[in-house]
Amino acid sequence: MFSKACEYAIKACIFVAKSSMQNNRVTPKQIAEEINSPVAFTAKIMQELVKSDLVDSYRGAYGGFEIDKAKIDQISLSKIVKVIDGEKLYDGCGLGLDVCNENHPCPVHYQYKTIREDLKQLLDSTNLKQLALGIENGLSYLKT
Amino acid sequence: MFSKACEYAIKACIFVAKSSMQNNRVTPKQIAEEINSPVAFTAKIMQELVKSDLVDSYRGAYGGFEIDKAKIDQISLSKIVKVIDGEKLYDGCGLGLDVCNENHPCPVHYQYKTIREDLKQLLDSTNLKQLALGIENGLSYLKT
DNA sequence: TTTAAATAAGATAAATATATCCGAATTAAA
DNA sequence: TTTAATTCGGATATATTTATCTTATTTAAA
Ligand code: SF4
Ligand code: SF4
Repeated sequence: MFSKACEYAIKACIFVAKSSMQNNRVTPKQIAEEINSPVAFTAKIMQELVKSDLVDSYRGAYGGFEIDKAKIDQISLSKIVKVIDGEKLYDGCGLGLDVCNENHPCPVHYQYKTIREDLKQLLDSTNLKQLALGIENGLSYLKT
Repeated sequence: MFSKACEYAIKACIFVAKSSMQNNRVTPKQIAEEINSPVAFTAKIMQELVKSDLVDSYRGAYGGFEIDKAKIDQISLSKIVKVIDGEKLYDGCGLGLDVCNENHPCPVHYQYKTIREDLKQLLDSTNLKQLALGIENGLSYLKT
C-alpha cells in the first residue's frame, strides 16, 4: 500500500503533531524511538517533509521539528502521502496501464474504481489532529 | 498497490485464460507482446504461477501455457495476488505495525479497515473468466 | 532419429528502495 | 566567544525488485 518511507512519514508526523500540541520540539532520535524506525532514514524523510512545508525545523541547540499548531488539522494524510509516494496511489491504475481513463480501462477498472475513490476520500478527510488525539487518548498506537 | 510482478501476473493470467477459452496455448513471447511486459521477467512469473498450480505448462514443440477451461472461473484475483505478493495486502497493517489487531490498532486502523475489507471482497469475488470476457468484448484493455 | 520449438532453472545485471555515515552549517545558552 | 546540540546535504552501503542472459531439458512432428 504505502512505501516504508511513507509509513514512517505518517507516523512521524503524528508524533510531531502530538508533541507540538504540547509545545515540544522533537529530534530525529526521539521520533525514531517513538515510531520504531531507523534514525538516519527517518531524518532524511523529515527533510522532505520540511522542504514540502508540512513540518517546520529549527537548527541548533533546543532545535528540532514541530508543526504549527494552527496547521495541524489542516494537514491531511493525502498531503503526506503525495509528498513521499507521489500521486500514483491517488490516480495511478490498478494494473499500471500507462494510459488510464474511462475510455480505455484496464480489466479491473470497474471493480477498483470505487475502492480508489474511497481511499482518496479517506486520505483527504483524515487529518493529523484526529490521529494525534487518537494516540493521546490511547485509542491507537505508533509502535508495537 | 500491487508489485510490478503482480500486475504482469494478473494481466498474463487474463490473456492465458482468454486464449485457453479459444483452445490456444501461448508462449511467454506472445504474452509479453500482448501485455507489454519484458519477456524473460514474464517467463519467470509464469513459472511461479505454474508451480502454484494456477496455470498449466507444456514443454516442447506446440507447447506453451494454458489454463484448464473448467478452472478459469475458479481462479480469483486473490489467488494470483497471494502467489506473487503474499498475504500482506490481505492482512497487513495500513502503517506496517508488526502486531496488528483490534486491541492494538495503528492510527489509521479505523479508517483503513473497511477499505481493506472491500479490497479483499473485490479480489475474492473477481475471477479470470469475468476479466477475460471483459477483454474479449472490448470493455477493457491489457495494454495502452 | 533428428530437428525445431518450447519451458525450466540458475546466474547475473540494473534499477530502485531502504538504510547508514560523516562533515558542514546553524543556533541557543553558558 | 566558546560549546554543545541540532538540522542539512552529500556520499556510501545494503537489500529488494525488476530485468536479462545462457544453458539444459522436454516434446511433437518431420
Ligand atoms: S482501474 Fe481504471 S483508472 Fe485505474 S488504472 Fe485501471 S483503467 Fe485506469
Ligand atoms: S489498519 Fe488496523 S489491521 Fe491494519 S495495520 Fe493498522 S491496526 Fe493493523
